[in-house]
This record gives sequence, structure tokens and C-alpha cells, in this order.
Amino acid sequence: MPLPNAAPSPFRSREERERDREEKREAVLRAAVRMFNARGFHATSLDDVAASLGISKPTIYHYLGNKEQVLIECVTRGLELLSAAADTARAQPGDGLARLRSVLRSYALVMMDDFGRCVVRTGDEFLSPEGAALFRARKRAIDLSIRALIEDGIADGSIAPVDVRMTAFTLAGALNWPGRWHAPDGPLTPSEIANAMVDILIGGLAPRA
Amino acid sequence: MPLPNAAPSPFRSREERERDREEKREAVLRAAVRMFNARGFHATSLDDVAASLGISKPTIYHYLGNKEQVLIECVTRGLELLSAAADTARAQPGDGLARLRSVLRSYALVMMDDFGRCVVRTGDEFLSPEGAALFRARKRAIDLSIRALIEDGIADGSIAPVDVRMTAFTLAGALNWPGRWHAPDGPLTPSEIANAMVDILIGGLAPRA
DNA sequence: TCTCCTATATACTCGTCGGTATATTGATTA
DNA sequence: TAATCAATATACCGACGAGTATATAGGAGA
Repeated sequence: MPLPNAAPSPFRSREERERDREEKREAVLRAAVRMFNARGFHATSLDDVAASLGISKPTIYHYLGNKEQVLIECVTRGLELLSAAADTARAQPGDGLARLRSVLRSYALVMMDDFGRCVVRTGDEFLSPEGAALFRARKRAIDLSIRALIEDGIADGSIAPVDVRMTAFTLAGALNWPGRWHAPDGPLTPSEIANAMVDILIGGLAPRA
Repeated sequence: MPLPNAAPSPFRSREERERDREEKREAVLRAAVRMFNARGFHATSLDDVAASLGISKPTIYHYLGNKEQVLIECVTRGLELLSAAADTARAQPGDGLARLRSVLRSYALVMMDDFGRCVVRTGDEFLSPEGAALFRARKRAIDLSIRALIEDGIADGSIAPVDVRMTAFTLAGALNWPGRWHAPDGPLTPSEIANAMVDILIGGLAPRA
């Protein structure tokens, strides 16, 4: 076992080196997604991303294959957050409406995260046909999760008998939007925004009789 | 006065020439907006647009100043459709909720039009700072229109006492979304989609007691 | 008729950017 | 210690695409 207060060795073990590498990869991704979100994918050059990290472009290519792959990794992370939100909330107790509410809230929060934002700001047109197909498939899976939850709610009577497909589109559309306009330094916290939006969507506008 | 059935003269008067010019300008804009929507602004070259009309790039420059101006004219047309929708529906009779419903419906329909789509697909990041400022100002005006309508409805009791700002964001977000996913050849007509979405937004998901 | 304007094309410039070839340095391993 | 591999840089290539210089052809007006 190591001595207490042992000076950190400059010699890295195999696992340490692998961890370093992973860390650098992540740093590239984080820098890239921020710039993609701020300026748009096509308007961001990998030279810019590299410069923002104080490195050079070939270093990025050392960690990631090409520009599209950088984008795909970013959206993939966002999609994973979204899927995780859907899956965990779905496994919770409560009636359909309560579980849907929970999913919607998490979904909205992800949309105010850098990687979540990237999902909604990345149109199919930025990806190669194969990339776009994968992207659509993963979004579709999330959509189906939400639909399933709505169906549950209708079945147990906690949700009104709405058109499931259109409802899922409408909810997702509304909750995607903060990905485009929300500024992290605004007066409202993501949590407040998520709560407010979900309440409006669940309750509607017409006054309750 | 002209003879009945006069053969159309190949010699154009001044007004005819001006009308011709306007028509060609419009044709360029229509071709451009379709391509921008399909492939994205940056991925569409003016050579592509020109080719789709069977003309050459300098001809586009003859009618429009530069690529950004082409985009600005496209979004402007979309924004005008949106403003018109808001203004005409707002002047109609009925309580706040009824008028809001009418605006939302029109808004959704515009989002399934080429120029309306362009508004929602064009991020600020595609525009120069001045262009973006103008764009934001016009979107803000539309947002304020919708907020005013919501306030009217709350005042007359036809709308529940919701948070006006967040509600406007939520509604607009939901209705913007068809601009990104709606395909003109889908099974549902724009009118059906608009109706379904507006019903969901107005009524909410929770069953009425 | 001579000139000017409009509409259009061809052919070019020039900057940007994705991607790569290659060199270097230092640590790892046989 | 020699060979190898990881990490990084500099310098380059090639494509693409916005925008322009310039030519032409024909109608409009003086």
C-alpha cells in the first residue's frame, strides 16, 4: 500500500494513462459541444476547438476520427441522458400521469445541458446518411418511451384519452425548445423552467370547471 | 384599350419589366428556402440554388445582394406570415381563449409552410450581428402579441391564471416543432396537425374532473 | 443610329477548412 | 539499450464556395 502523503509520482501506470486519455477525449468533446451550440456546427472549425483548448488540430484527430464523429459523440451523450431520464422515471412508482410528469421534467432539464442542447440543435442535415439514420433511431426510441407512458396513463385513468402520437410530439416539441433559447445565466433556474413548462403542459390553459 | 384576344406582345412595358424582375426574385427566394430547409443554410451553395433554377450564380447576385440577404429575405417572409397570423386573429371577436386558439392554429399552419419553417430552422448563429438583432426583435414582437392575448384571456376568465411568459414560450415551442419534423407528404394534413396540437395545449393532459 | 441599361454567362480569385504527411520527444517494453 | 508506441506539433494539400471581373447580347431612350 502507498505511503501516506506520498508525493504523486510523475510516472503513470497503464490505467492512469488510459484514464488520462479518456479525460482528454472528454475535454475535447466538452469544448466542441459548447462551440457547436454557440456558433453552429458548420461555423465551428476544429482549429477553433483545438485553439480553445490550447492544442492543435491533429491532436483532436488523435482522439477522435473526424469532425462528424465529434458531433456524433456529442449527440450520443445527449441522447443517452435523455434515454436515462425516460427509463429511470418510467420505473418509478405512481400512476401514469405522475410518472410522465417525472419524465417530462427530467427531459426538460437535459435540454438545458450542453449535450442535451446539442441533440436539439443538430438537424439530420448535418449528418451523413448513416449517422442520420442512427440519430433518428435513437430519437424514435425515446419517443416510443414517452408514448408508452402516455398510454399507461390513459389506461389507468390518470390521463385524458388523447391522441397518443400527437401528444408525444407536442410535449417533446415544447420541451425541446429551451435547448434553443435558454441561456444558463438567465434569472430562472433550469429546474424552475422545467417545473413551469410541465405544469402548463399537464394542466392546459382552459380553466378547470 | 387593347383588342380582345390580342397576341401577347414580346415587348414589355416598364411595369411589366418590373413585375418580371419581382417574379424572378421570388422564384430565387422560393428555390433557396426549399434548399435551405432541406440541407441547411451552410450546406447549400448559391451555385446549387442557381442550378436548380437553370441559371448561374451571378444572376442571383443580380437580384439579391449576397447569401445572407437571401436568407434574411426568406426569414422575413416567414416572420411576416407569423405576424399576420397573430394580428388578424387578434382582431377577431370572441373571448381571449377563443382568439388565442385561433392565433395558435394559424401559427402552427405557418410552421408547415416553407418560409415559416425557415424561421424556425434559422438560428441566430447563421446571421451577422445586425441580422440577428433584427431577427430577434421581430420574433420578440410576435411573442409579445401572444402574451397579450394570454393576458386578455386571463383577464376575462377564459384562461386559467398561468405564468404568461412561460406559457408563451411553451406554446410557441410546441408549435415551432412541426417546422422541423413535418413532411408535406405525411398522412396528416397541416390543418389536422394544427388542430390536434392546439387542442392538447389548450386542454392539457390531466382528465377534467 | 449611338449610347446606355438590363440580364445573363464564363471564368476567375481567394479565403477557409477538413484532413494528412511527417517530424519530434519522451516514456514503455523487450 | 534498441525498438516501439503515444502524444503532440508544423506544415502542407485539395476541395469547396462566396463573391467578382469581365464579356455579350439585346432592348430602350435620346
